[in-house]
Amino acid sequence: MAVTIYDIAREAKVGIGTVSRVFNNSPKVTVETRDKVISVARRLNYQPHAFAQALARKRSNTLSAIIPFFTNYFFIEVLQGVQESLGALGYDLIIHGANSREQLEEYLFRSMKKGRVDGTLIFSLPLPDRFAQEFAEKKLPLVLVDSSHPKFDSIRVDNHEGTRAAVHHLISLGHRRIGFINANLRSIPAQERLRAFREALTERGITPDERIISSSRFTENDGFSRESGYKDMHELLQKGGELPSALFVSSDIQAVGVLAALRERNLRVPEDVAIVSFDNIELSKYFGLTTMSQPMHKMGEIAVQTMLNRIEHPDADVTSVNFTPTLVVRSSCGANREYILLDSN
Amino acid sequence: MAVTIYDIAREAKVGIGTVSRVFNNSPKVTVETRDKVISVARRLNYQPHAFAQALARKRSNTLSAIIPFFTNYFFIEVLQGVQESLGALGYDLIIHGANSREQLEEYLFRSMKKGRVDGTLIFSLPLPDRFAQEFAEKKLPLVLVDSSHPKFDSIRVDNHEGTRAAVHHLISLGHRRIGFINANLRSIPAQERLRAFREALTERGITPDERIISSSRFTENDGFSRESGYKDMHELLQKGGELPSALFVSSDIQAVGVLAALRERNLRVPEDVAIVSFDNIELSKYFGLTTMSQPMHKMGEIAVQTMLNRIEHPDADVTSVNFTPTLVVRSSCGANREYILLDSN
DNA sequence: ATCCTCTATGGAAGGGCTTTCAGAAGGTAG
DNA sequence: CTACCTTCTGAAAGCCCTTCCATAGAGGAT
Repeated sequence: MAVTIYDIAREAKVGIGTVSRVFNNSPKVTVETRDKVISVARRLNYQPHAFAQALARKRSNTLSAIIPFFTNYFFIEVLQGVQESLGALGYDLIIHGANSREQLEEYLFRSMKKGRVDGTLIFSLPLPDRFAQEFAEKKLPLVLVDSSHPKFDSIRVDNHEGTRAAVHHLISLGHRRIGFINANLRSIPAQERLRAFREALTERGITPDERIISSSRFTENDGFSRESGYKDMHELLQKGGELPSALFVSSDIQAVGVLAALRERNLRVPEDVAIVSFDNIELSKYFGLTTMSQPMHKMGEIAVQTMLNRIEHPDADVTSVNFTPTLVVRSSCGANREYILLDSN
Repeated sequence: MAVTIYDIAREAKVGIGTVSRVFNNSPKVTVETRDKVISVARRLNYQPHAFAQALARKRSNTLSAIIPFFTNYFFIEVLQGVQESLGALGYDLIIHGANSREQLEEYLFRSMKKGRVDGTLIFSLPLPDRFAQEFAEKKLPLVLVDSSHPKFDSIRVDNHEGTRAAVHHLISLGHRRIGFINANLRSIPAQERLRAFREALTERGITPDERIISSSRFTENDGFSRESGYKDMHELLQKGGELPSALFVSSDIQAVGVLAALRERNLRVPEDVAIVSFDNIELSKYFGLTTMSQPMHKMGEIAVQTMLNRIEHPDADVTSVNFTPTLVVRSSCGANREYILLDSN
């Protein structure tokens, strides 16, 4: 039914090996033979069978990506970078949204299925030990994005430096009483940002006030959500006590919720409370958020590059690329009058 | 190197056929044999080779989805529905972001590669004729989401009814002078919404005023972007003339831009201008947008179901599922005081 | 005891490709 | 004219699985 290299070989009166060589651009085929094969192939409307190729080549030209939350803008933007680079190279990308630890394991397991994918990208998720061991043993290419493990390549964001820059920016604007609306501490970035936050204050001679430091109880999206920011801000306001004059918020999406909560209390941004957040997702522009920008698209590209290197050189040393977020000044911190402030309530 | 069914057969002293049957849950294997095989397989840490299975089964358990714009929230939410349903069924999803017609064709071409995927989902993109013909001829399963073609199954949104409901809602609130900020007319939904907009007014005895109807010149994302809404709103205001008292906007993301433009002109929403938009993406909640809700997640699930049916029954009649959007009343239309208005400038 | 039925099993064939290997054909040098 | 290369080519082997077919053996019926 389907047309195969055998059909072409017969029609073109050549061997199947020659047909295969033509399609693989082998140099050792004369121009005439090549032309003959190509013209027959075109006439018969031949399409190589991807799985047969993969089986014979022991290579699938497919990668999988496991992301924790499908609708998190950060992942979407990184993924876009990944897909664009990959698409151009003729690779395919399988996407797995893992909403729980079981799902993560299920998908990791599936990725290990021999031959299914040439490599796996894991986003922001801690790699369970048994899988770490298995992937390492079998030398299955694995690249971690926004996460890390000593045995595997990683693309990381320097949460420490990013947080410091944000906090120091606020300090440089004259703020001394700075609060922190953090995501859930079960997330590694949230842990790192909290530690860095305290240090950033301390090193400038400011004692962190635990009453205005809040780590989210929310578990959905590890607290990286608007609801989380909104509720946590309200709770912080509820407590009474002297308000912070500025806030560092661990993600833009939370900051959107924070803006809403502040507005409900008739507090103005940046006049009453200045805000700096983290990520620089597309959304943050709409709200005029000053934020620490992560080059998400770029991270995707680098992840692909790292992965391809790893596939080529399975025994190369483990690499780790670190991106230091850069400050994007908009209006929510009060330092940029030109930028229009969008505020949400 | 890798362990295959041959290894297992040898170790368990059975035939390869039996091993295969065990893994495919064939009933004609005695419990003892099955146990023996399973225990050996576990000991050797056996994993079936996906491509060999696909080759032998002539079935890959993989679908591809082609989406026009990776960062469009609408697609992301539908995709989430698709991936979740699929993941649970053991299917994999390959995602292709097509930013141009060439890319669309390239990806369609890739999806046709024999055996690569069991079916293809196309989102919001018109299917080029030559591909329509080829997919139909070869009976390659194809499902269109937010798009349609007489020869293929489709999951559609009733733009006509949705638009009518939106406009009639505004009319019921007393508005008579209603404008329209539309996306680029090269997009089918934009065309449908424009036609329905005019009809909805006419049927209530209102003559559409072309001066306050704007279809975007922007081509990026077919004009479904914040920038597009922002600029088009500004242009409309620039023109002078009597302002509309209400606006229908063809997507939430454009509405965000519209809000910003209005705020810059010190026009209040909903007092000076009421707004109803379309989509009900997550974002719209943050802005208090009254909008026509499309059940995106559900659409994804239905798309998967339709696809699986099509795979099972290649010759079944073409189906078309229609979703009628429902009105979600928040504050931007002025009808809901309880809902907090978030506004953007 | 004999024949038949039925079930569980082993193994070959087949799926479509890549790659290796041996050999044909053509060219060069002696 | 022979010997030896060099290139190009055809075909077999291999990738790992599913499935079909034939058969062995158990059990039932006579």
